[in-house]
Amino acid sequence: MCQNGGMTAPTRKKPERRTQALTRERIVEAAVELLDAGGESGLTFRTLTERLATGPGAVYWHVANKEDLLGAATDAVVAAAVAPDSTVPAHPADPTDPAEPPSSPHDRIRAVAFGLFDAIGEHPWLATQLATQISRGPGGTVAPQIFESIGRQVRAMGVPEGSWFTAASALLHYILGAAGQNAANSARARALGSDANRAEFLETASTAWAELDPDDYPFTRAVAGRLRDHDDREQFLAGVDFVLAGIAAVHPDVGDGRRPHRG
Amino acid sequence: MCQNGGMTAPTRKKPERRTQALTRERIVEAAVELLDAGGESGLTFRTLTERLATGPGAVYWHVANKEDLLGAATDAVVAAAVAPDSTVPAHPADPTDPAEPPSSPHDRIRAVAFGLFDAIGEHPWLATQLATQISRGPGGTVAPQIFESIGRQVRAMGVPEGSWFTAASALLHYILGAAGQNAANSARARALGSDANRAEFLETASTAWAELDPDDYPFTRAVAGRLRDHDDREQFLAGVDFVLAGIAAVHPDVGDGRRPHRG
DNA sequence: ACCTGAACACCGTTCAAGT
DNA sequence: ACCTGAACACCGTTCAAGT
Repeated sequence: MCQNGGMTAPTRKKPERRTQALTRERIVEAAVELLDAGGESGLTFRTLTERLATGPGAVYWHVANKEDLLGAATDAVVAAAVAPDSTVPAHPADPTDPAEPPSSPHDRIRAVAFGLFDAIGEHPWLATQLATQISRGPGGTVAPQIFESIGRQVRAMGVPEGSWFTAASALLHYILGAAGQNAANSARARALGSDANRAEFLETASTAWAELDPDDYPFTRAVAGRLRDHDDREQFLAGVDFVLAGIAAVHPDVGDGRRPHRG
Repeated sequence: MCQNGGMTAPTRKKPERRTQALTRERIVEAAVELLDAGGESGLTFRTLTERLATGPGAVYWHVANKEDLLGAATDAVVAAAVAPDSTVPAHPADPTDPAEPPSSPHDRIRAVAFGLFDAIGEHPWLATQLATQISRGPGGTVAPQIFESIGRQVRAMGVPEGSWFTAASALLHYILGAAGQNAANSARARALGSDANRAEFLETASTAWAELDPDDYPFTRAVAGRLRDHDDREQFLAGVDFVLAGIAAVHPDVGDGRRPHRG
């Protein structure tokens, strides 16, 4: 009812004068928070300087421009996601193998994949930013970071050296494509709030597919039901396993390392 | 030397009053041209209205806002790319099988994949836009369009119905991820002009990878040479074949349809 | 119904000036 | 060396007014 509570709180309208010195790290940290809270449009130099209690010139002393800032934010989040000790995800990667730490190269690739998958789920703006940053070319560090953590496992799998680049690239591309697309659902699920609303969202999407033109979209209509029932993480893992099985099929020395598949 | 040539040309500084009526199609067409010419930042309401010889209000009569306009541009380009008769690409999909029209489901999936791959190569802004549009959710038509053209071939491959959704999703995700990442190189290659410059660009990127920290990036350094030598389309095709082979490995009824692989 | 174009709020970025 | 904050050019969008 009353807009400002009658509490005896101190009368600070703006956050009181910043005590910490401004550093690039603090700026990037604030940028990530703003991106998480408000998406890409939630980060402007106005919102950023307000949160940091400073002016634009101060920020420009530490970062070159907004592109640089977005790149640094992406780098920071990706680094945390693919860091070795973060690849044991909070929720277990798959239900068939709940608690034990990943041990085989296949499992570690799955862990890296889920690390990125979850990072994009938690920071939906990452999906677009990864595409942008990676398409920026060899200057950036984000592509090598991901590539390295995948590639080490490709090597450990026993893929012949002549195919390292091809196999690691294929895995990287699948992971980025799938995780990016799933950022969709995560973002919307969160925007909609509860898990119940998420189910309702999938219901809506599924219905939309089911109502497509029967002549133009027979296949999409036929799988509309699956869209409603599917589990994002399970689908994602199945795709990773397709690529891994494909690598094994092309390179017979590589054990296929597949999980027991039902059916 | 002289800024405006001494020709007897008519004194039209601005393109003379538009003769065609303004339609949504013409607006989208102009938007695509501006995006192709100048990338994402090349399309503004100022550049657009200048090219169309009109004002912003006129454009807003036909499109809801910039997001709507970008979505329509993406839709138009994707529709052209996955149209059935455009899936016989201008340059042959792969050297081992040059001229004959695609006939097997595997070949048609490869054709759809190359259709998108080439579209992103020709319209690099598509990479980011596809991520954005697809993450917009079930409202859009771009995801169903691609999904449908892939899914029909998945069905034709003999994948059991219970796995249609999983298999088509995996293919879609790989294709979007790989094509998106490759937009990078295409955009830069074009920015750099000639093919000679493209080779030079790959040389630079390869060198950058080779100079990464040996402790942090041993794998990436090891494959730096491959980055220089690799062929984008060949890599892309190898990844599609990994996914197809993986699908075949998981579903034994499906013929693997693989090309002869050397090695 | 379709178009015009001035006006508005907001954005990223700069820079002379301070400490 | 680091920060301030007014100012600038430009952006997407609106809307009263025209035809």
